[in-house]
Amino acid sequence: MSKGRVTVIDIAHAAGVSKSTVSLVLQGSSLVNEATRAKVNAVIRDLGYVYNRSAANLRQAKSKIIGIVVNDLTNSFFAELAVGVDVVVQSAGYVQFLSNTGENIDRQREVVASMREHGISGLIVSPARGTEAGDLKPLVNSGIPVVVVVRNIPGAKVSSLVSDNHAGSAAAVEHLVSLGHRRIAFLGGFPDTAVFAERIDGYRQAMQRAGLDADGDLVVGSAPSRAGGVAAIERAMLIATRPTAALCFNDAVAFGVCDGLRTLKLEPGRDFAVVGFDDVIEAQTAVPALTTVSVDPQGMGRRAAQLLLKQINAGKVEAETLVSSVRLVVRQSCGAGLGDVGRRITA
Amino acid sequence: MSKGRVTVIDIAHAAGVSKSTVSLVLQGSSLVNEATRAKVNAVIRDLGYVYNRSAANLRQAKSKIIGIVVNDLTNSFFAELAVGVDVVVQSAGYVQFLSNTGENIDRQREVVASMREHGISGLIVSPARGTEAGDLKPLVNSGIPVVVVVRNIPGAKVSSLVSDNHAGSAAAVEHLVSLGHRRIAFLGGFPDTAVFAERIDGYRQAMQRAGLDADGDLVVGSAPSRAGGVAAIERAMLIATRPTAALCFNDAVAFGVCDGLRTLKLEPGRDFAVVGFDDVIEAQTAVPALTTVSVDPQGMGRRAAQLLLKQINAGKVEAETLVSSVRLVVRQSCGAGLGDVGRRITA
DNA sequence: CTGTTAGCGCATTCAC
DNA sequence: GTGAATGCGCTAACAG
Repeated sequence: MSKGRVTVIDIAHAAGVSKSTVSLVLQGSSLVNEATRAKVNAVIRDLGYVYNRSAANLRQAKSKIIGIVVNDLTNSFFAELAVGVDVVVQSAGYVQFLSNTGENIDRQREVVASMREHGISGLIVSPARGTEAGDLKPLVNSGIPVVVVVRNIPGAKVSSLVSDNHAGSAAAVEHLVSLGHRRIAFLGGFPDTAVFAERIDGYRQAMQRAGLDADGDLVVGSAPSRAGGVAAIERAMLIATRPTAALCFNDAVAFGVCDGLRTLKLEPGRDFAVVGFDDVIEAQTAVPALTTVSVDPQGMGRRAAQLLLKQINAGKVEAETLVSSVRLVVRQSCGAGLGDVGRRITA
Repeated sequence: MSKGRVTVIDIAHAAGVSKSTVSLVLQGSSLVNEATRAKVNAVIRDLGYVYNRSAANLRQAKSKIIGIVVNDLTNSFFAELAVGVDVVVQSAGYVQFLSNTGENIDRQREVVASMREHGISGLIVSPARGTEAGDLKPLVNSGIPVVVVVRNIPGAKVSSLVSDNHAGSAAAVEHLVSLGHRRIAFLGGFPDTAVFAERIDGYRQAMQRAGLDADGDLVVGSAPSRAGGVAAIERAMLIATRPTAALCFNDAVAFGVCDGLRTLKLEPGRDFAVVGFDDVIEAQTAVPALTTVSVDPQGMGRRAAQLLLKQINAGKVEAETLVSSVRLVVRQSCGAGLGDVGRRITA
C-alpha cells in the first residue's frame, strides 16, 4: 500500500461516473452499459488502479482468504499437502495464509489467533501433537469452518479428513499373505485411540478372511514411537511360534521394529517382513525405508480444500468426516517370499 | 468473520468508556489509566472480542502481512526455504501468504496480483522459470519491497539473495583436484542464464589455477534436469580422453549423470566422481546421494525475510544483492582417490 | 442503467 | 486521561 494509492473515487472522477458504477464493473456486474464499462476499464488500466481487498472485506464482513497450518512443513508429506490445498484454493480465487508450527502447540495457538484476527473464512489444520478440542473452540464457535487433516482431534466438532485405516491394514495383510506369511503380527499403538481401532479392525478382518489366526499374542500394543516399536518386536518374538511378518501401527513403530530386529540379528526384509503405516513419516532418509500403506498427500490436500470451500459456501457448518483412500506401496521385493524392503521413493 | 461480531464500540459500551480509549489499550498505549485499562481488558475477554486487522490495516494503509511465492514447494529445498521465512516472519508479528506457482508463470502473475490487492507489505519470491523483470514491475513501482531468492532475475531493480555460485564451483573443482582428478567435466545447464555463467566461471578459473585444461569438450550443456544429465554424460564420454570426474550444474543433472554412468557400466563414486550443485534438490532419497555444493535453504529463507523486514521498516527500498555462502559437503569417500559418494544427510 | 447516501471497524486528530 | 468527530476504500441500499 503506497502513499498515492489510486482509489475508486479517482477512477470514477476520471471516467466521469460515480463510484458505485465503478464498483459494479469491478464486480463484473451486467447492470452496466457496455460503453461505460469499457471506459471505466480503460481508466482503471491507465491509472494503474489496484483493487483494495481489505476495504472490500471490511465492508462485506467476509474475506477471500483461508488459513492452513501444518505441524511440519519440513516433512515433504505436509509440503505436498499444502501444495494440494494451494491448487484448489487458488483456483477458487482465494489466497492462503500458511503457517508452520513445528509441532509447537503455543505457536499453533498464536498463528490461529492471528489468522482469526485477519478474518480468514476457513481453516485447514494438521494439528500439532497434543492439540486439544479446546484449542479450536473459539474458531468453531465463531462459525468459521475448520477442517482437520491427517490427525483427527477427538472431541472437536469439526470436519476431518483422515486416511482409510481399515482398508490400509487389510491391504497390507493381503500383501503379506500373498508372500506366503501366515504368522503376521500387529505391532504398536495405543488401543484407546480411534485410529488404532480402525487399523486393528482392518487387520483382524483380513486375517480372518485368509483363514489365519489373528488373536492372542500376535497383537502387541506399545507407544506409537520408535522406542515403542523396539519394545513391541521384542515382546512379539517371545511367542512360541514366532511371527514372520508384522504390520506396524505407523512408520515410527516400523522403524523401531527394524531396530529391534537387527538387535536380534535379524535383517528386516530378508528375515522378517515389515510394513509401515504412513501416519507419521519420520526420518525418511535416516533409516532404510520399507513397504508402507501410503496416502496421497497432495490429493488429501485438494480434498480438504474442497471440503472447506463447500462448507464456506454452504454457510452452514456441519462436522463431516471424510476418509482418504490409501494404497500399498511395495518398495522392493527381496526374494524368498519373505517380506520386502527397499528404498523409500518420494511421491 | 461471523454475524454477531463484537466490535470496539461494543466493548466501549460495556466498559463504560469511549471507543478511542479502547483503541488505546488495544495498542498498549501508556496514556490510559491503569484501572480503566484493566476494566477494558476484562470486558474484552468476557465478550470474546477479536481484533479486526482488516479494518486497522485499511485505516493505517499498511498491513502486517508479507507474501512468499515459490516455484516448487514440492521440492523440499523450497519447503525448507519457506519454513525459514516463516520463522522470522512470525516472530516479527507478521503472517505470510504462501503460494506455489509450480513453475507456471501465469499463475505467478496471478498470485502476485492477488497479493498486491491484499496489500502485502513485502514479497519474497523464488521466481518461476522465465520470469522477467516486467513481471515484478508494478509491485516495485508501487514501492513494495521485493526480495528475489535462489534465482536472480536480470534487470529487475529488486533485492536478491542468491548462493555463491562462483565460489561453489571453485570449491568443487579444488576438491576433485585434491583427489587426483585432472580431467574434470562441467555438465548440464543452459548457457544463457546468469547462474550458469557464474558457475562455469568459477569452474574455469579454478581449473586454470590448477593448471588444467577447462576448454573444449569438457563443458557439455544440457537441460538442467535429470534427463539432461543422462544426455550430457553420454556425450562427455565420447571424448577421446574421457573425464574421470564431473561437476554438475545442479543436483538434478548430477542424478542423471549417475543414471547415465550406470548404463555405461560405471559406478558413480567408484569409477567416476560426481559432484552436484544444490540448486534443486530432487528425489533426495531415490538415488544414492553425492557430494554437493550445498546451501542452507532454511538459513536462506531466514536471511531473505530479515532483509525484507529491514526494507519494510526502512521505508526506503534500495535494491541490494546478497550472496549466500555455500559449502562443499563431502558425503563419503570411497578410496582410490577417485571421487566419493554416500548417503545424503538432511540438514 | 446510473448517482446518492450511508455505513463496515478501526485509528487519529483534536477538544474537554 | 478521556470523549467526539472524521475518514481509510469500498459496497449496499435505494433513488432517479
